[in-house]
Amino acid sequence: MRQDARENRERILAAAEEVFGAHGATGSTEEVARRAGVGVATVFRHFPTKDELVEAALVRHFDHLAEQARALVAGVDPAVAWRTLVRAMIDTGATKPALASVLTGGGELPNGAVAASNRVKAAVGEVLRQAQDAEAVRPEVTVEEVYLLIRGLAHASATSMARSDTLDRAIDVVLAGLSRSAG
Amino acid sequence: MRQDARENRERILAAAEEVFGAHGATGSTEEVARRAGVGVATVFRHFPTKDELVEAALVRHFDHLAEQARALVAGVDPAVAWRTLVRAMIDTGATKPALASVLTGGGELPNGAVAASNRVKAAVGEVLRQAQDAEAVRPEVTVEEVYLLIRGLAHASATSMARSDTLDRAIDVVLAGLSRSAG
Amino acid sequence: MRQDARENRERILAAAEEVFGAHGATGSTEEVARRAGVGVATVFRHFPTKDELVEAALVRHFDHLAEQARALVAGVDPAVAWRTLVRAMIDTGATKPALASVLTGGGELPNGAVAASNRVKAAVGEVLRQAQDAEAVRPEVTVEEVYLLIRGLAHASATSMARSDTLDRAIDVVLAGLSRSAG
Amino acid sequence: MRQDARENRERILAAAEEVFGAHGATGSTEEVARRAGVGVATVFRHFPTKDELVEAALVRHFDHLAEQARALVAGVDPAVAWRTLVRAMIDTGATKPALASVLTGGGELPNGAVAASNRVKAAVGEVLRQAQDAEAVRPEVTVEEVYLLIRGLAHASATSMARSDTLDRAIDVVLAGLSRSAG
DNA sequence: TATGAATGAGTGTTCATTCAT
DNA sequence: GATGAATGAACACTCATTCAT
Repeated sequence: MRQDARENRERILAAAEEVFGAHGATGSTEEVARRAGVGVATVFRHFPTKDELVEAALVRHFDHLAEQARALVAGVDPAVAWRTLVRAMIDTGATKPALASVLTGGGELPNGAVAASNRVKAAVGEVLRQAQDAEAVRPEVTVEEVYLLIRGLAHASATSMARSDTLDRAIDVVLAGLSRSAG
Repeated sequence: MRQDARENRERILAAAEEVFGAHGATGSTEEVARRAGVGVATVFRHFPTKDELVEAALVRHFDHLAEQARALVAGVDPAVAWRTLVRAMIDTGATKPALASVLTGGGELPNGAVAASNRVKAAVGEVLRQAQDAEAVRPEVTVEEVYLLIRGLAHASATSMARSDTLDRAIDVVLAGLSRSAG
Repeated sequence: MRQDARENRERILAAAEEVFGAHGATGSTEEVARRAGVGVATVFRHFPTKDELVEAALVRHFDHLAEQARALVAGVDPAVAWRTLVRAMIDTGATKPALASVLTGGGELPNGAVAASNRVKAAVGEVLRQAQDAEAVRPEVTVEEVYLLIRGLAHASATSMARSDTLDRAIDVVLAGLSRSAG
Repeated sequence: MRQDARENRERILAAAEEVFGAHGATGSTEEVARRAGVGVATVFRHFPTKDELVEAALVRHFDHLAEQARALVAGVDPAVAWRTLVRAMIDTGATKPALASVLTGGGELPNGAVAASNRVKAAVGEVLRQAQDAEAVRPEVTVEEVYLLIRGLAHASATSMARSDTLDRAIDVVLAGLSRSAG
């Protein structure tokens, strides 16, 4: 039975990521339940509150991102890894337009999500440091602003109907701004 | 009573900008009414649909931005004007986290808001062109990507609790990426 | 100014007959005002309550019917007059599907309308008596049941999508049932 | 809980028949809920739309009528069955003045109700045919006009405060008009 | 006096959350 | 432990009626 529960939990989270990613906090719990193939009450057994459900979906989302980043660290040439990561995060974020801003009515991310977000930030920091060591990114740049820029572009590209080459150029601007030869 | 009606319309729009700015489209019409000090029905007399109300609030918001931009065009040194505008737009947008993305979930802006948005884009384009003429911004940059970057940073800075110097540095990165000496 | 007021009253009543005739009590006072080319408040000045407005529209409707009946009395051959009247009332009523049942939620007609309705009944009685004198209708028939039958058919024909020959045959049944040779 | 739900559905339908029968489509869903002893949302769970609720109530009403008619077919002497049916339908209809015409304002019955209405018509047709075979009703009479007459009288008797003997006489007129010996 | 504007109570409908099975 | 049903508190929107001009 523990097995079933865990499977359910996963299915619910996946459904939540889809639903909240697509419709924002407007997405209904019932829709999540339907898409997960369980009853509403089951969702509430796992996540006693809608907010907690959203938070968990956020955490999951962030954890995926962090994993991506860590994979890149180990793999390729630092400069390439850097560009790849930035692109990937923006594109990934763009698929879940509303996920990132879903609970921001009150201001901050929910507690659990902050931690996960920090884990992403840390992983991004890894890639960034490698790129800086390879002199592909200016040394005084910190993860903080990079993270801000990425989140911004992800959101903007998700919520605007901008043509993809506009997004490309915007990303280039940011990469140029970060790169060694700038400023 | 034409007078009163006009005053009410203004009060309602201001309230709407606050409410939708803070809570996004989730904000309730009733909340708008309450904050404007009128009954709900009055809001609906002025804006027969919630969507129309949000659209009007967006237009108002955009018009304020356009005005700011136009004021800058006439005033100061192009390079300074440019930096000031970018900063101002991000800061202004940051106060109304959700306003700019409020209706873009399903796709595009409502018709009326598109026009207003274009007016902003045009005004920003003006400032941009001046800056390019003054060789403060690379000539191949277009308003499109600038716009995307600004929207992104405005949103990101609004939804994260980033310290203000992080935002400053992010803006510097973007400005550097746009500037003559970059890339 | 009395002139204007009277004209307005008439216009309002005509509009009310149209609106309530078409949509029943569901028709809004504002719609009546719009169709009459006056403001809502003017409607309420003339008829302080929606119910009073509907009542007045009913009275007007009934008065038209009574007039029709009286005209027939004076004009043609009693048997013909009789058939003509029955047909006319059903057809007229059919144009205003909902007028007759508009206020019957509580049961009876409003007071003022009862009087008007009785005036119709009286006029119909005239025609009926003539037809009975001409031996076209059985002598024991009273206005009461005739009136009931007419109202019923008018309503039924108005609210059903029955083909017109079905209505014709239904009327023939009633006329046959009322006629000398029956039963 | 399937049990409870079914019971609730029944209670809701019964309440709807009462409410819409008495006040027409004007009757509020909330009133139905109150009379059924459930919350509004429960009503909406069973009938996702007010129209669907009204339709279901209509169907139920029609099905009761059809059942009555079918019972008569099997039971008694055709001529008696015929008179009994006509009386019964008018009386039954009279209790729910507005039910039959509730959605016909704009045109036709909703799809589901049309089918049920046809079932009634068919059952009435059965009784009619028997009566015609027994030579108690003229052979050229069709269900269509009978139906129209019945609906008309039911409505008229419901919305007027006619004394019951007036209704009796009106019914006699109709029966006479339909009978063999007539005109 | 006639008007357009304002309003509060109500309508249909949805949704996060809780219960009975 | 999981479910479908139930619910109350919202929400968008309407309308009869009143008020300020």
